[in-house]
This record gives sequence, structure tokens and C-alpha cells, in this order.
Amino acid sequence: MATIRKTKSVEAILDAFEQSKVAISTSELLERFYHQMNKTTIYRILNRLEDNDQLHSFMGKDGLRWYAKSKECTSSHPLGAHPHFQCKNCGKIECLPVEISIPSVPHYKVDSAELLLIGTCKNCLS
Amino acid sequence: MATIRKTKSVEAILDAFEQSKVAISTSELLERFYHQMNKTTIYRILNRLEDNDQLHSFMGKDGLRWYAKSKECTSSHPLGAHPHFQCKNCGKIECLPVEISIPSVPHYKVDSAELLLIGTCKNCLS
DNA sequence: TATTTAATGCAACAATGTTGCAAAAATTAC
DNA sequence: GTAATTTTTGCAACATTGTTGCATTAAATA
Repeated sequence: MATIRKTKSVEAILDAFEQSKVAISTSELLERFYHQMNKTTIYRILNRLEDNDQLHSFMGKDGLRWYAKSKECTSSHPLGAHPHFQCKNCGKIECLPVEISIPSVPHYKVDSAELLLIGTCKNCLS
Repeated sequence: MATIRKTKSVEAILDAFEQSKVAISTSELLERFYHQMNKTTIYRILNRLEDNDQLHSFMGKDGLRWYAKSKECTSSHPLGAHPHFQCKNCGKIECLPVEISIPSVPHYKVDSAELLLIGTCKNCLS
């Protein structure tokens, strides 16, 4: 695995994730960093950070790709998967700090799982 | 809910799902029906059939949208969700005939869930 | 400092999906 | 059956998301 250089662009993107408690969609990242760096660079940095396990990505209900920083828990569990929660109202996605048990399927080899819960978040309920 | 007319295009697409045991990605549907109907028509039929609960859709790991016919089980369970299995090797996605229990999250209202299992399918294992 | 390696910008492209509008097809009313 | 209404379709144009090749720049190493 090639090492990742901490360039200004990489730092800026990593910083966005440090600041954020929720996942960030690619489209928001594009908007946010469009003036600082080329979109190709944004995509490439996201890919690199995901390859490097610093970020993880998954698809939202609407077809957007979302990124969030990988927490410790991710690496400590081989089949480690935490669910994501997408709010129908505000659209935000959060990583839920819960471990889910991945069902096994007879005759199939299951490596990983993605669970997306859809509903209304704490904020939008009140 | 507006009624869906069973035009030739609609019949052709529904037929594809009757024939298929696995889910079908949008890109495959586009390829398959490109010569029979316009791509706008394809997208619109898929949307209509999903609104009508004849098909359900979900996102694959790679960012493609997949469709499969809704089985009886879907409507009988309000939170009804069956997991999907995507094979890393052949790329196919199947609906698993298993019911999953959707975890509840304190302070959140959960309406539905999508579970995508990723691994190697029966076919590719042998 | 020179050399090597990784990262970036840019332009072009590809795939997926949406929109408005006019034409065609299917229903319904008469 | 014909006319009026409603739904569906085709088409062109557009928007968004993402990728690729290549030249350039920046960072790390020798």
C-alpha cells in the first residue's frame, strides 16, 4: 500500500471529517472544496483515504455516495459493520455506534455488510 | 396512486423480472431495452413500478441501482426488509428469502432498512 | 542538490439520471 | 363508434457523478 502524503488538499479534507459528526456526501464535498482543488483531486483523495482505511464509504438511499471517518471499532472487528442512519427529512446520515451481527447465509461466503436504516432523526423528531 | 397502463414497454420490463431470479441493475436494463424503447421511458417505467410496489430498488456497493420484483412478503411486513447479497466475483445481486429484524435506535424513528451483504455467492464458490 | 515518486490540474470523456415539450397511445365519456 | 381526456412515450437538452491520460508540480529520498 503506497503511503499517503499529507498535502494541503489531503489535510483540508481530513479536517472536514474531523469536524463533522455526520457522514458527508460526495456532492457536498465537491461543493465545499470546489474552489480549493480540482474535482478529480477530490475523488482521488477520497479513494486513497478509503483504501487506507481512514475513511469508509457507502451508498445512501438516493444514490449518493457518503463518506465518514473510520473509527477504531471498524478495524477491530473483521466483519465489523456499524449501521448508518439516513433521515428522510433532513437527508443527513449518521454512523450509529452500534455493532450489528451479520447474518450468515448457507452456502454463501459473507465478507461484509452494509445496513442503512431510514427514518427520522432525533433532531427532526423534536 | 395513478393506475399503471400495461403498455408493451411495461410488459417487456415486467417480463424481464418474471424471468429473473436475481436483481437487475439499471445499466443492464438500459442495455437490454435500449433498442426497444427510449432510456427516459425505461427510467420512468421503473419509477412507476416502484411507486406501485411491483418492484423495489436499492443501491449496490458500486453505486448502481438495482431492481427486483417485490414479493408478497414485502407488503405483509410493515418494516419488511429482506437482505440482498452481492457477489464480489460475478457482481450479481440476489434477494435473500430471509426476514431481518430491524434494530431500533433510541430517540430515532426507523421506518425501513436496507441490508446489503457482500461476499461470494454459491455459484462462484464451487 | 539531484533523483525518484506521488499528487495535482486540466480537458475530455463516460455513465446515470432528469426535465420540458410535443406527439402518440390508451381510456373514458358521449 | 367518435370525441374528449389522460397517460405514456420519444426526443433533445441538460445536470450530476465519476474516470482517464497526460503533462506539470510538489514532496520525499538518495
